[in-house]
Amino acid sequence: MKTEKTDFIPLDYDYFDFEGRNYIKIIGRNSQGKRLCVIDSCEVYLWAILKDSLEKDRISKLIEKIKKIKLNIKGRQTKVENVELYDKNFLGKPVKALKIFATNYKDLHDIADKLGLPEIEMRRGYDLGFATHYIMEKKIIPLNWYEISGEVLDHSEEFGKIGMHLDVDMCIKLLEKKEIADSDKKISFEPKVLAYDIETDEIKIGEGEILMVSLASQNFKKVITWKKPKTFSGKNIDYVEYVKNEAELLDKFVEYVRKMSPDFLVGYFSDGFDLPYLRARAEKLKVPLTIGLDESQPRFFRGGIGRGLGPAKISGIVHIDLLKFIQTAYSQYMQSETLSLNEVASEFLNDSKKNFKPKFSSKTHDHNWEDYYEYNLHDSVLTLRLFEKMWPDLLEFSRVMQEPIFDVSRNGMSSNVEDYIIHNLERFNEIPEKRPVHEEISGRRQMEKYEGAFVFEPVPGIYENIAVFDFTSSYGTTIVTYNLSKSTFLGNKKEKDSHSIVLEGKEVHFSKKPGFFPEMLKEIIILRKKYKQELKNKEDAVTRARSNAFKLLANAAYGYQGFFGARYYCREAAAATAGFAKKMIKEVIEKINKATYKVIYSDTDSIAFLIQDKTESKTLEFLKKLNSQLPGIMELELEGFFKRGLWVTKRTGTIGAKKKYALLGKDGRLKIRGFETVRRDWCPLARETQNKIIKLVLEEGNEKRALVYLKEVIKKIKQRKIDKEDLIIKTMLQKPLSEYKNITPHVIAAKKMQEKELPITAGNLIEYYIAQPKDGEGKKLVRERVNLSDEKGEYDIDYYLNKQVLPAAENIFQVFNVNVNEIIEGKKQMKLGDF
DNA sequence: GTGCGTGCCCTACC
DNA sequence: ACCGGTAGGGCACGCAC
Repeated sequence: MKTEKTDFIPLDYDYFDFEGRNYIKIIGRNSQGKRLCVIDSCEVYLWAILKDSLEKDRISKLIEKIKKIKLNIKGRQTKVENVELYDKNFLGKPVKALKIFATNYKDLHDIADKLGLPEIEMRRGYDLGFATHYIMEKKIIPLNWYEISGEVLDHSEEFGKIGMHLDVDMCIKLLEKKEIADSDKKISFEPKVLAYDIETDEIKIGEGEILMVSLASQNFKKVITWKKPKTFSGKNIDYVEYVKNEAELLDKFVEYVRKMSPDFLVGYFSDGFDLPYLRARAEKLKVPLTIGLDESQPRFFRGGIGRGLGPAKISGIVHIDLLKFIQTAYSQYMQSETLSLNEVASEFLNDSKKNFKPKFSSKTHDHNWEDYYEYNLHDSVLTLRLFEKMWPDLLEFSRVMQEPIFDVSRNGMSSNVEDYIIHNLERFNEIPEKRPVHEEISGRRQMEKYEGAFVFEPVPGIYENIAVFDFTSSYGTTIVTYNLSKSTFLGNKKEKDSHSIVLEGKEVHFSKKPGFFPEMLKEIIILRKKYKQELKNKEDAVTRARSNAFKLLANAAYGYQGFFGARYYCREAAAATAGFAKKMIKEVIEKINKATYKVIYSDTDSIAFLIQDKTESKTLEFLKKLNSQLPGIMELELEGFFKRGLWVTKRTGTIGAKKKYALLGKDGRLKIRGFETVRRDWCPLARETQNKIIKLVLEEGNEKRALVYLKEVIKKIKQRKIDKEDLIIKTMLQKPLSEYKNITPHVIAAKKMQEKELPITAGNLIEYYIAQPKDGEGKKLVRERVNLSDEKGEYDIDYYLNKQVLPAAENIFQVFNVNVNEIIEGKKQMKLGDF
């Protein structure tokens, strides 16, 4: 037996069965850049939580009984291997629990079914998945460095000769491992990355042909294609490799992926397009897509209902669909309105290159293939650069959640919160709660909504010298401060020093004894603070990513407890979080007013107020004083001091509009919230006009120049001098077309697209404009005037004036008692009161 | 049939 | 498959005339 010692960083986890047992197969690298496969196993078990006050004798008998359980599952014989008694916690309460060992993880379900015994209260811990169970058991955490030693299997017959059939530098059976402390500081890891992108002549999966595939890696760029131009322009296209036909293209793709042998194969929407397309064409043309390290083909998992295709896994190579990760980790903080590769790349990479992808049409004969190659390659290059940019975040997400990158890159934030909890339960001696079953989920979904945040009704106007205070991680710190969670919820039973709040007319209580959920959240918030502080001293991409991961976790914890799919769902905890936070912010508003400031606005966790006769430093002192009076870990911070601020009325009536304001910072920066300016379902013309008006009004302190500007815009509209692209309205299709009850303009636009055989699915951004009806057409409804963005036609002057630009400008001028309708002719329906 | 008010659907934002 | 609050466009529908 040959043994080896090496350092090792795990990247991908998979498992297989051999002689009835489960083995984990970890693919990773060592610091020499060698690719390793590590085979290991771990104990497999589930928990049976015993009923209270069972006598010792009865427990012993029960253990003997369970030990005798034998199963015959589809001809496979298996049995309970051992049973041990432990003192554990479940939802914070001490319990006696049996640890029931089995041979194979897949049998746990069937064993649990056999445990419907009177002595057993609950069965838990058999729905985690083997990889998660393994990581919990052996603490071999993704993307951490380990010193390992094991038996070399490269020429071994063991495990069905796995060592001989796997394209790795070394395959070993793990014997010992030790974590290398602070390893990320000592050993850096630079992954081998290959980005890819395909071009096809038909967008529906597999229904057209793949025309070309591009590949991009650090020092490698390639376009494989079977489409040649008739004449060459002389442009340098030496990255292009020609093949005979589509089948050869697929062969070449496989060949290059195998040759490059990347750690990560990265695409953009590749779970939903590129990889399934490649599979469909490979099946059709009978070309095996053997890109796995064991020469297996990609495996496709089922997607959820209405959410398209599921993830696509390649054995030994981590397949990443960057779009998924961007959606969960970045999109809420991004400016981009669509998550198209070009827009996202231009935001993250400052790639200003205008990237018009040439539209392929099978009817076009003299196609400019050379341009097409270039665009195809560019998409892979962008994907590669985006991956490099996001790599620190992927790395830290994986380390913090302790789940493989393949999973964390696809999970939503609720799964991330849950993974973090699951992998930290052992410190609390906690048995994991089960995932809710179908009936529980539907029951939870039918629950009434609970009362949420407080929003202050502003008095419309323009204000000067404004300060804004924010609660840092408001809901997170509330959960920690008041110990709000499923395991600390007492219902209507009071305890000594318990936290009480009235929800829906009933008083409920939460224990004072810290629960594991708030405790974990407290650690998360403290760690976030620590890394943020470290960042202030020294900027570092990995620290930034870590800080960001903890911030996102802290922010998602509240939503998690109110989420119907959560293991640790607790509607009362979620409702109490909103309730306590609401009480707290109202108290602070009172205090600010008592200190002779004047609060003008507040929403959820922020308060804007006039500093009046006071100085900024005095206001900061006041902030300190406020903080000293806040309970627990709750904390207020200064968001900023602002020169001016604007609040407007609602469209209907004279009361102030909530969630709509604009602030001009001392540094000249504008902070605009809620206005049409920031809404993508308004046309760029209306948005830009409003933005300019807000800017002028805030900078000048009056409306005069803004009015001049507005008049110019109106003139241009009437003279049809506005570009079509400034009139496009973008609206997201939120569900399948057939489910719409109201036929709105964007539904009509989507139907038009469908008629053109463009595949329309939920999540598509529908782009359209409103066209001028011809005389006598009598098209009254907006939806009767919808044109697709590339459809020819004149724009509807009346619509863009009276339904877009003027409504966006109107209530800003109203603040200055200027009625734009009186001043500007062209608003057709003048009301009697206007004369 | 047209005009108008109201309720509800729907999206996107905080 | 993260929560609730809010604005506001637009359609559906009932009613008056």
